[in-house]
Amino acid sequence: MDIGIQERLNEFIRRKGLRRTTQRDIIAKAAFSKDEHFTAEELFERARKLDSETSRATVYRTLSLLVEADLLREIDLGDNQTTYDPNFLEKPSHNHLVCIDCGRVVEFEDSHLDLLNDCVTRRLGFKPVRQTIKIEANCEQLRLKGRCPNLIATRLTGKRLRRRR
Amino acid sequence: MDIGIQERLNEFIRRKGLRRTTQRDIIAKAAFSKDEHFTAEELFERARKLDSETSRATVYRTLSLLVEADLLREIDLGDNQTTYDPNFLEKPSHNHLVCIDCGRVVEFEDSHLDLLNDCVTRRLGFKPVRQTIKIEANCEQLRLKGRCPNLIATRLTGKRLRRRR
DNA sequence: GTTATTGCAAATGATTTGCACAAGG
DNA sequence: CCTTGTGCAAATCATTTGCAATAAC
Repeated sequence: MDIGIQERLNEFIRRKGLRRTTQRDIIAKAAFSKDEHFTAEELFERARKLDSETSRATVYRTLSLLVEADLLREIDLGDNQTTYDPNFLEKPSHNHLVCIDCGRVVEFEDSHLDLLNDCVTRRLGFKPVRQTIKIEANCEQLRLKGRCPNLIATRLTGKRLRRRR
Repeated sequence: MDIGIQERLNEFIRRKGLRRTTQRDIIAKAAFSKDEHFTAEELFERARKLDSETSRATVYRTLSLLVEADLLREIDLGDNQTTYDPNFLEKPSHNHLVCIDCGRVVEFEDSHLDLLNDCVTRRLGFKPVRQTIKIEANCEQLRLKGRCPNLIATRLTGKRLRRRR
């Protein structure tokens, strides 16, 4: 886990007049133990490995806290549950491409895109706060070779596959 | 309602070997009676005015059909229910700006943005299928004048306010 | 006549909440 | 201590589904 997460969380907790607790530390640790996206349920399972007493309710409550502290970001992958992205501290303005073929999620950054978005927003009379781009796409390699492997593995993070109902 | 919706729906239904029914006609009519975004529940209410027998289940089932037929598009406005957008036929690649202050939704189009997104996608080795941009922003007028009126009313559609739980 | 469709009520699944007990400062 | 945090189970809320009755073709 990035040095600083725990500090930032503590600072946020202090500022809000809340209390630092074992559970919050454990859940934060679990959340930032990998750079993969996760759901509340997945985090619950990870946290349970660190402390088998952990309750789902506390995981949900701590997730809200982490989002409010801007340490975690909620993203919508099109399945019907909230996915959490722990990589915004490292890449503050990245976006997501979802492979329609296998559900794999690719994170990407593009400053031109950010800039253009900013311009459009201002032109409409608003002050940009946050932009979310989700691109759904087919894998070209799949089309050409009949497979959708991890061709761009080095650029891949957030390896979650989309779950269908 | 745009002339052509009903035709497109019928064509889609025929092609899939389904049946044209009174309920589907009514629900489609209700869905495209305005250019505003709506939720399943709101559509249910509209449809009930046309036929008080209409059931929620049929509304949900017909919504899936309309989305599959690409007549309607699902969008995520950050409340926890699916919002449906009937304006993609007219503006096939528009995006959404959500005012953080009042929840108002502004639709906008920008070909530069589309083009850039396409480039990024191809660079990553994918074939673009659909892109979704959601911009969250503050109203400049609100900041300057203390109010967030419908300043850009002519560009406004989808007038739904965000509902909080 | 078959088979798809509908309405209803019950089921589902993610997330939230009430409450009694435990822990932080 | 006094208040906030936690675990548990029950409650919520949007959406889906099973089923018997009904309507397309």
